[in-house]
Parts: sequence; structure tokens; C-alpha cells
Amino acid sequence: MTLRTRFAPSPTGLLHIGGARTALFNYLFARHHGGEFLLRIEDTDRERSTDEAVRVILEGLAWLGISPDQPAIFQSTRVQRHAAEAMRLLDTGAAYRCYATPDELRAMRDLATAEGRPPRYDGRWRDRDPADAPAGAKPAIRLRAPRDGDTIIHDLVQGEVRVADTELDDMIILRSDGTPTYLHAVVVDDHDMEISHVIRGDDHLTNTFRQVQIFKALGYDIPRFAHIPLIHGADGAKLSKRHGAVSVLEFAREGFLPEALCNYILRLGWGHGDSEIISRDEAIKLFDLSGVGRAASRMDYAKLSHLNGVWMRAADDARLTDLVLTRLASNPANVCDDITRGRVLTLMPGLKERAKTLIDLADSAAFLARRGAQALDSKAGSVLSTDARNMLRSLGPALAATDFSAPALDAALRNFADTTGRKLGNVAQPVRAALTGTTTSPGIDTTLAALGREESLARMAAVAS
RNA sequence: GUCCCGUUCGUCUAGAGGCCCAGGACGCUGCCCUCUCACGGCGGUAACAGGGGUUCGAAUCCCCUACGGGACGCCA
Repeated sequence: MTLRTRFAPSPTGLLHIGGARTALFNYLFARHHGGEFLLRIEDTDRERSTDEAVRVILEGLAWLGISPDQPAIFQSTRVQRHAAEAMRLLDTGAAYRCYATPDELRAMRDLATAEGRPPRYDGRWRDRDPADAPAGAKPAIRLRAPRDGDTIIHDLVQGEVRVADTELDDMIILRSDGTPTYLHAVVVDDHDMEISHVIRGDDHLTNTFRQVQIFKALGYDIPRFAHIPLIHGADGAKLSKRHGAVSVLEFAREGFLPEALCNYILRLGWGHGDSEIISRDEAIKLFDLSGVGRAASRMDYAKLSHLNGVWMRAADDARLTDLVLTRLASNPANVCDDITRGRVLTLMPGLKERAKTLIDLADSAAFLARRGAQALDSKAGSVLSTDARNMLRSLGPALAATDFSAPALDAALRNFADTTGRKLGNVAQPVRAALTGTTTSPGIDTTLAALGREESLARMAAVAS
């Protein structure tokens, strides 16, 4: 029997970082053991499910590079099967029809709560004569859950967890309208998909006791469970729409690289010694459920940004150049032709070392996409004093005489500084201001070389007095 | 309210009885490198929630308390 995991999001909200991590862990676990990773969209709640959410799940997973090994299965297509299995339980007596009305159930819960008891179904139809059924009423199907003993889970992360059966009530598995409830549908689907390991958020831990009861009633083999701790928002509460639960695609928009986000979420709740920078291949090699902690963790953008910087520096220059050009193209002030592309590619080694996100990267490369004199920011303006502008005028011919390679430019700049009795910085900064309109950029020699002779000299001349 | 889970630097974590007066990373910070900004290098700051046990010895095992989180629907 092959090892098989699944990620089973419900498309009622966006795929956020918590879901992404659950998917990643399932993916990594499957890959590590040479198994399969599947995706099941739990869209049985037709009211709240949206196509938009499905799209974000699919695109988000694709962006992160954790796509499933088989096409996604939509739970809504399997309701017949769920209902059939519920009827089978009815036939064997493992389930029964319950005619309690919603009003009755609410009253039951209200009373229990008022008396300080846990709100539970009291089992009023469990052993009642079916002949008592009100005429014409549509019953819900409830599981005849065990009443004495304990239900135990041997969780791969949480260890052995048990609860007394008296804490659980007879849950509904099929609604009066014939549709399956979540607890039941999940069990039937996990069985039919031959899922061997269920790795999910620990908010499902207590649901698992009920699911185990269904697995047993149906005569299915019970999969191994692993409940991983949740990721919390900055306020320490569960991630939700109100607490910064942004779509993973939002991270793409904010200029994060998928490998950086994966590295970050991998380290949230999981550790392997002192390892911090972990590639996908290494993650597959190292990932194990035994390394997963039991405490919830919080999202930290500062660390994510740092990791993004690390991964950008490691990223291929051509790939980054394409990403940067795409961003630059959204501003009509930028010229995104082959000349710009060549300049960005040439300067990329210096550019990517100075950026934390693709937004930073595009900003710092913008001067390469604009032609002619650059608008000066305030710092650049003050660098370009009268003296500096005079200096620039005499520097022009000296640079024009070089072959405009970085080493030649560096030598020319140093020679010019020496012979005119200036510090190199007093030469380089005005040049930088003239070329970029700012006071920061990669080394001035490589910046000049990337921009090219004609454009560089023109920009210098434009600000020289 | 009931049940379940958790608690090591601000944050993510290492630690599975002596290697820990607790290690790494991010952040913050000092110095170095230096044409700017970064990168990099070398330092610094900062934690075992509290209380009882067990043990020669506890961050590690047990109990209690506090605090935090989760679950208790004909939602998923």
C-alpha cells in the first residue's frame, strides 16, 4: 500500500498562509516517503463556496510549487456515494433516523448551556420505535455512537489523545435533505481515495474522535493522523480574514519569491537543528513529522523579508530580470525594450544584493528603464552641489576615453580622484546622483558599465554646469 | 460552561536527565569592510510561565496553578 496524503481545503475563503503550510507539509511528507499527494476541494457548502476561492487555491498551490499528483477531486460530485454509505450504516443498525426538529435541538442546547452542561444531543431517537415518527417528516441520520469506553487517537504529532465516549454525542451524518455532513463526507472520501496519512491543522483534533467513530462503524481502516499546530496572527488568535489572513497570491504581488515563502512557512512549527535556509530538495530529504512542534506560531514579516533577500540573491539573474521587467512595464514612464532588459540583466548581480523584495528590486532598477536626465530626489539634489557639477564636467572626457568596462571605469575614476585631489566618494556620489537620480545603487563602476557610454555621459552632461 | 492541546530570548526555533549559568536565526545594536546602499565578517542585547515533587542531578519526568489556543451546528 502506497503512502498517500491529501490537502482538503474548503473554497469558502482564500488560501492563506496556514492552508499553504498544511499543503506543504502534506506534500513534503508524501515526497519524502515516495508517496502521493492529492487535492480534494471540499465544496459541499454550496452557499459559501466560490469559484474565485477555488481559483486561488489552484493558482496559489501552483505558484508555491506544491501541485497535486492527480487532478483535484471536488467533494460535491460525491454526495451519492456519501449518502449510500450512510444508508448502509442505517441498514446495519450503526445509525438511526432522528426526527428532532431544529427548534427542539436548539432548546436542548440552550437548556444544557443554562444548566452548565455541555451542549449535546440527548439521543431521544436513538432507541425510539420508528413507528413514532411524525408523518411526513424528513429525518436526519445520526451515528449510533458508542456510549462507554474511550475513543483514542495515536497522533503522529500530538501523541496519544483520548476522550471519554460520554463526551461525544450521536452526530448527524446525513442531513434531512439527504446531503452528507462534513464529518461523514471526509471519512468516506479519505477511505475511497486511500489516504494513508491525514495531516491537517489541530483545530480538527477534536473532530477526529468523531471521525474515528465513523471509520469504525463503516468498517474502514483508520488512517494515521497528524495534527499540526496553527499559525496565529500578530494578536495570537487564529488566522482569519480579520487577522491578516491574506491570500498566498498576495505575497506574490508583494514581491516575495515562492521558494522564500515555502522556506519561511516550513520553519514555522518545524525545525531541523540549526538549519534555516532550506531548498525544496533539502526539505524533501529532511522533512519528518517528528520535527513538528505542538505550539502555535506567529507570522513574522521581518523574517520572511530576510529569507526573501537570501533567496533573491540565490535566484537566477535572467529569471529576476523577467520578473523585474514585468513590474516595470506596469508604469508607462518606463521603457521596457531589449536595451533596458540588457541593462537590468547586466546590473542584476549588484541589484539583487540590495533588495528584500521584487518591489525593491524593480524600484532600484527603474533608472535603467528611463531615458535621458533623471529626476533627482532630495538627497541626490544636495549631492549635486555647484562644485560637484563642475567636477562632473571635467570627469566626462576622462570617462569617455575608457572602454566602459567596469574595471576600466574603476581605474579611470580612481585616477581622476587622485589627480584632482579628491576622495573617491566625492567623485562617485555625484556620478551616482546624475545616473540614477538617487544616492544608492550598485558599485558606480558596474552601474556605469550597465547603463553604457552614451546614456551615462548624456546623464552626466545633463546635470553638469 | 465542558472537553482537548499548548507555554524556551520581542519573533521562529535547538534542546528528547548531566555536553546548557541554555545554542542558532530574524529583529535591535557596536565595530570592521567600503564610492553610496546593501552583502559579508567579528561582537553585544535578550528566554526555560509560576509553584510543588521525583532524582546525586531537570528546560527536559510527574502534579497543581496561571495564562494562551482549539473544539463543542442538519458549517467546513
